[in-house]
Amino acid sequence: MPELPEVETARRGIEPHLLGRRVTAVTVRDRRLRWPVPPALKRELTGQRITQVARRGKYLLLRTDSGTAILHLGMSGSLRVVMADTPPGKHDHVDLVLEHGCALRLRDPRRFGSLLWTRGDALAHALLKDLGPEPLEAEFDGGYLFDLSRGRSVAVKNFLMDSHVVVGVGNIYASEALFLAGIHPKRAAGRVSRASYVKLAKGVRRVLSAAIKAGGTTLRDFSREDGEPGYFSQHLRVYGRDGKACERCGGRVIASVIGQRNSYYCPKCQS
DNA sequence: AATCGCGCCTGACGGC
DNA sequence: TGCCGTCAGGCGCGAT
Repeated sequence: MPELPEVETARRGIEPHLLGRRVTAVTVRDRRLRWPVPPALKRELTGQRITQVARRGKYLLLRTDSGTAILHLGMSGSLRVVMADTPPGKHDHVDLVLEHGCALRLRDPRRFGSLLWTRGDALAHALLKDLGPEPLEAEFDGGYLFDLSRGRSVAVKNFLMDSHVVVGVGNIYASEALFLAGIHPKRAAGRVSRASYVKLAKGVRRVLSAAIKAGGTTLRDFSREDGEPGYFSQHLRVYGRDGKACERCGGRVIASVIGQRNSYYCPKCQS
């Protein structure tokens, strides 16, 4: 469930605890994440100093001089910084124990997340090398979406959620951004105008920025017990509001499954 | 090459 | 109270 804003907030939360610190031990209680946590993680990360806490899409990258831990929170993953001797809970699968007695603790009840290790350039890793641009960087704009979508028959909502197109736009924020842009989520991506894509790119930026801001002001202290995942309580205009009044026109917000995902939109405002 | 649909997993929730 | 079915959800991957 964490979308990009939640991952970015997690990154900012853990960074001060990790940066420059040495990993003194890696405790893997359950390696059965989306892919098994590789033995190389413990073997090669132990003893290394964390030189950077970066993010690419929804992946967190813990860089060291010898390699990078690639972390994805999946749907239910969360991170907390705890005292290393804090008893682990049922779903606390991995600890990265840090010098000075703290540990970065990964909890993931549904185990959709992943924790991998790579020696080389993490951005060249198979999971990262073909990712689309970051939605909050300049490369991502209406013209980019327009050009890439020509000839594509896939629904624009699925197009927007394709991490090869742009990273970090999940189900909730896709619905919200399409509403802001006035685009019907089922419209073929190749049949959306340039002007609409300009609005869509702005909409994506707006909802993601607002969520990051909300995360920053929610005062989540990653060294305590409240590192739980969850969407920030930003105002959602259509998501989950099926049957309720559209805030723009007063009509009814609709829910409909698109590409196996529930989607929410106002049929009057979005075409 | 583009698109579709599956499966992973468990907590929450609704119905009986 | 408890049991059971359903849903949610990111995303890589195999099939078409």
